[in-house]
Amino acid sequence: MLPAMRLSQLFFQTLRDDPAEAEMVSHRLLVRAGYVRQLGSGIYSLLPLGFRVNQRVEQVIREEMDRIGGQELLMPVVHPAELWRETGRYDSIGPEMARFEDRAGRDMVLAMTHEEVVADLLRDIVRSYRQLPVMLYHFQTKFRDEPRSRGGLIRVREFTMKDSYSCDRDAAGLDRSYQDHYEAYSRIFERLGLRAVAVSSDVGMMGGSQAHEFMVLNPAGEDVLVLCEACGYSANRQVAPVAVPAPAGEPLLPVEEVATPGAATIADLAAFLGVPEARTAKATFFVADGTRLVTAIVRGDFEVNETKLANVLHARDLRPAQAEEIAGAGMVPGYASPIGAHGTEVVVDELAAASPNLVAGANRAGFHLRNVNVGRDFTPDAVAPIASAREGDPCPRCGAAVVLRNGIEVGNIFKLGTRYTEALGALYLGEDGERHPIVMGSYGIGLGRAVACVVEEHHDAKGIVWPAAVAPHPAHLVALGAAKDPQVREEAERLYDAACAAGAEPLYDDRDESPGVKLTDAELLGMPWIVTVSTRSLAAGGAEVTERATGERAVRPLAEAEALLTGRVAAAR
RNA sequence: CGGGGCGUGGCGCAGCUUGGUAGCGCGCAUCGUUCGGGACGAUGAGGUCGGAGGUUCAAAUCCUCUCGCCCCGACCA
Repeated sequence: MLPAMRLSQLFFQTLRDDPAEAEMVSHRLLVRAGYVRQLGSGIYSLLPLGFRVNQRVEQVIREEMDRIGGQELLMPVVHPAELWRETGRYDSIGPEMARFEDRAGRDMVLAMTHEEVVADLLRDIVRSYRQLPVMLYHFQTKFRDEPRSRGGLIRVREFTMKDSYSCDRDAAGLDRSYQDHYEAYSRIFERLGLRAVAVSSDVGMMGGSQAHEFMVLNPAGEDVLVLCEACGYSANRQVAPVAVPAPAGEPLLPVEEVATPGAATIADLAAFLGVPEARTAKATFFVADGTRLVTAIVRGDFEVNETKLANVLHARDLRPAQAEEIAGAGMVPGYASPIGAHGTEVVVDELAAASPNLVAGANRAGFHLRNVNVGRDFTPDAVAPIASAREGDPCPRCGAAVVLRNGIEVGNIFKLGTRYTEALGALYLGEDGERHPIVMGSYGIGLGRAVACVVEEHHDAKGIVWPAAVAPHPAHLVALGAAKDPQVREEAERLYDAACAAGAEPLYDDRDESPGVKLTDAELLGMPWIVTVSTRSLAAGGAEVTERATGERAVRPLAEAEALLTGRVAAAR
């Protein structure tokens, strides 16, 4: 149980003005109301109130993890680099992993995640199929030296994550564990008051075969989701297929060079030639893994999706090429052509490849080629789906028009498979007498980010409006004018003591502040119920009870107010 | 890492263009008056003007370097 607390004792400070650096509402409110304080870029302290919210969130997650059979443990933040070398990630992960040497000169790392440690524990402890399946989880600090933190708690460098790891005998077991997590996550986010949608996602640095991200829709979200309101299809745009049909059978026409002075963009080109953008091919250039120059061709009415392209190339790193790099390969930006792409790797989008007679660059300033056809006029290194889905494109499942929305990733689930257990030799002896690698899944939820998302979704002009499940205190008792009216002090103290004695944990504003300060602070802080005791309320027969979410207020007899504060009734309406 | 912006008492800001030795609001402390919507009066504390170097008789202000933070783009819970 969280202790009750007097505001006169609480280590906090509300701010009258918005902090200058806070852009997102959640950040602004959390700082203003005294829940968090920033220490450095992407590094925050949770003040007592913020820490309580964190604990509430943690408890919700813990209950749901336990419910699907999870066993809580605690793994360290500091790992020997050797462990990460064994799985190859010490070298494959870039500067986002913090590294240092201990006093003996041994290489160490700060944990970004814990697959390695789990697999190490498995190789230590699991011998037989009889010990499987097992599901482990912990709440632990992660440090990821992000190139750029942003949005207050939305994207930080140090944060607490709930990460769980399923360890199964086989793929069927993994499927079950994955499904269990899917359902547990749905329950968790619902309990936290978050409307999260699960979308299929890219597997990223974790590797593995299948993944979902749980996304909270928010305009400030860093991911773009492809959603179908007709059938419920949902996917991250990084993986959502483009389901636009190619034009039906059209005879291939001969290539023809046309002068297109000044038409260096698709829009200019289409306008100049009087053709739709869909009849053009767009060439963009990337550098994969710092060395491979790649020409990516999509239809003029599409954009390249860099994640898709990186996956096709099996590239760890992909960035747009610089103009000099493009020119260095003999290409003419603005008029670049896939024909004779000068030793670059050419990847053509499926739809572009299936669309006949496109206008493409002539690789000569001021000229383009009409009627370019993939296969006939040039042979790409790969034809693959690398274009990004667009708003209004047909849903890959039902064909209805999809919508694009931004989302914040609050959780994810991955089917890892045996990548880590094979690398580390975490094998078990099966019923068949053979050794098999343990099959893993990994599942994460960022706590601070979840808290920020809750605030994003539950606030109003006056402040935070905590859902009961995560509120640091269930109710906020306010004594107004207690300094002047001893009866107010007496009744308020009595209510507080009664609540504490009953094991409830209200927040009690016993400060000698003006009514305005106390009431605005109460609204800023955002507890679900505000119980006000004042000369006026006593004269009216009790205490004023306000439901923060609805703003409904009414004077209730003191006994009812006490029942509310002690948690004996959910709502004294 | 590329682009943009900002660092001046605890918080929010002005002052910088045109150098002359730091100011406003809030907060904080003490006293008094107030007490249902961020009260009022009086008194007071608190600032190496992010840091270093330079120009100058004189630098918050001009120049150089540097550190930090925020925002926009490439990565992730």
